[in-house]
Amino acid sequence: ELKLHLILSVLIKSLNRFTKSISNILCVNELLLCRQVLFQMLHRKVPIVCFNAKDFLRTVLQIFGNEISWKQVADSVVLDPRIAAWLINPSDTVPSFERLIQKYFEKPFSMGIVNRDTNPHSDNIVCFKIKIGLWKLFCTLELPLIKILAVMETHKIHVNKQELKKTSEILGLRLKELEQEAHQVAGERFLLTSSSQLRELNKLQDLHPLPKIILEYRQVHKMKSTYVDGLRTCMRKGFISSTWNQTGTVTGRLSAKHPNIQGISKHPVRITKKQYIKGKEEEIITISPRTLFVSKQGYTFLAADFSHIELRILADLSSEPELLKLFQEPEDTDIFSTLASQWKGIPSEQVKHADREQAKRIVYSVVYGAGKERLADCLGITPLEASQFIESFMQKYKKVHEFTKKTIEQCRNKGYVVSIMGRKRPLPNINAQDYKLRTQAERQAVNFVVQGSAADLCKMAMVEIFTSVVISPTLTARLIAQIHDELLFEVEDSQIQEFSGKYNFSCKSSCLHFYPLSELLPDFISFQRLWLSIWYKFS
DNA sequence: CTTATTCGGTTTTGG
DNA sequence: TCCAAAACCGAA
Repeated sequence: ELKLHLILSVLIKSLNRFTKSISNILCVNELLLCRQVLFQMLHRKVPIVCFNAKDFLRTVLQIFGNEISWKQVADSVVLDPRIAAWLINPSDTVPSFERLIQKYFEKPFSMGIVNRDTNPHSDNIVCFKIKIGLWKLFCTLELPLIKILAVMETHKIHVNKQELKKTSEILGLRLKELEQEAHQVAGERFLLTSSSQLRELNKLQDLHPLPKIILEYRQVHKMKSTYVDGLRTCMRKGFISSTWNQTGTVTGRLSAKHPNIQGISKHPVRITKKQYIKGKEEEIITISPRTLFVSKQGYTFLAADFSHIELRILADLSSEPELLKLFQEPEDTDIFSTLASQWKGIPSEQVKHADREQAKRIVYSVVYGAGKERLADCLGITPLEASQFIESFMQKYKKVHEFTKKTIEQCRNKGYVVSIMGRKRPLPNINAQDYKLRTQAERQAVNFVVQGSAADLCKMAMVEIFTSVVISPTLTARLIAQIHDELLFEVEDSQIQEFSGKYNFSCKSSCLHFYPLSELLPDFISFQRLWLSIWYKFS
């Protein structure tokens, strides 16, 4: 109550016409009043300007969750100056409201005296600083996202508590076994988690059993500490819900913590569970962290993800014919698998997941300017062979190289780079004397244009689909998480068909009634084509 | 001397 | 001397 009161009083101060009528009765019954005010604000869609608006909305939902539906909150209008400041420069994080004011006000600012007579437009100062390009990004993407994240944070994901405890014990057992095994093989006791000690062992990599044991130890240890025990510490009464950070990255992507749901391992790990009681009995079990999350009774998890989004964007931005041709192929062909089969000279049916993953890493590495040493490390080949590969890549995709050169050149001139939706990243080091700093800035520039644009499109998809669910009178599907190019929903079993149908419909038509893209982008046709093509692949 | 904080290094994710 | 996140651990 106190927290809500504090938030509300700050809020009320920023809503001039509310102030006079409400200040007199504030002491009578806080909660009733709060509720009434909130109902009114949400109902009338009063624009709410609030630092950390997401936290405010989440608090509202947590306290009045029974009376205010998540769809109502999703329909509210909120503005957050912190996000505005982040759009102006994503690199400098604004730690507090006071610091934000200090940064964007000429005069020093003392907290507690928010006098509207002396600073009638104080709330809008930062907003005014956002010039036309960023303003639209702000309104069409970032502001709707505040509500989406607030709603996401108030939804609880059920985890299988018993399974969690069981796997924790199994993993703990396996770790002990591996530790003993390692000590035995090494002939001395040491810490398997110590990196400095491991570097010593690195030299002995070719001497048989140790590396294998250590690698497995690390894998199992990571699994236990982060995905199993880590998850348990995040749990509240059998549920978890991540905290989302909208301003935590420089590229425009989202990040999550407690737990970091974006970093939970996809791939299962296989461990042998030894049962000493019965003698030699052995049992191989697989543990995949993502199956520890369970949907509610009568609900199903549905996920949709883009395919090759960054590569598509790169193809579009560079207009590289060879790359564009790759995407004309039938839908079900996997680009990286194809590349892997070409690279390794094996039939595409025999390409394993690891091969595909490696091909992916190689392509992105080369595109974003990896050196021959790095690539050689990645592939396990000599630097000479690696440089030859880079050369042939550049030869085959000439326009990609042109694109990177052009991007760096523009960055040198302007001091910043821009994504497809106008998101900016200033890179002051682009003209630095220091070679290391300068080349780093160059790679960051190229990477930002592509990764930032991908983030833009992923956010567009998120807003579009979420909004279509909110508008629907029947659908109750909840957005659970965003893993960069993937959206995870929890859908009522009886609505799976409806949801999927509406979803496909929305995919194909959304670009037609979307915001005035033509004003945002110099090359609208190109963008529309990209947007359509990506929507098509988003299934 | 003990405790808290920060900083690499390594792992996972995503492209 | 590909990019950008978070978690964990050990050392400073």
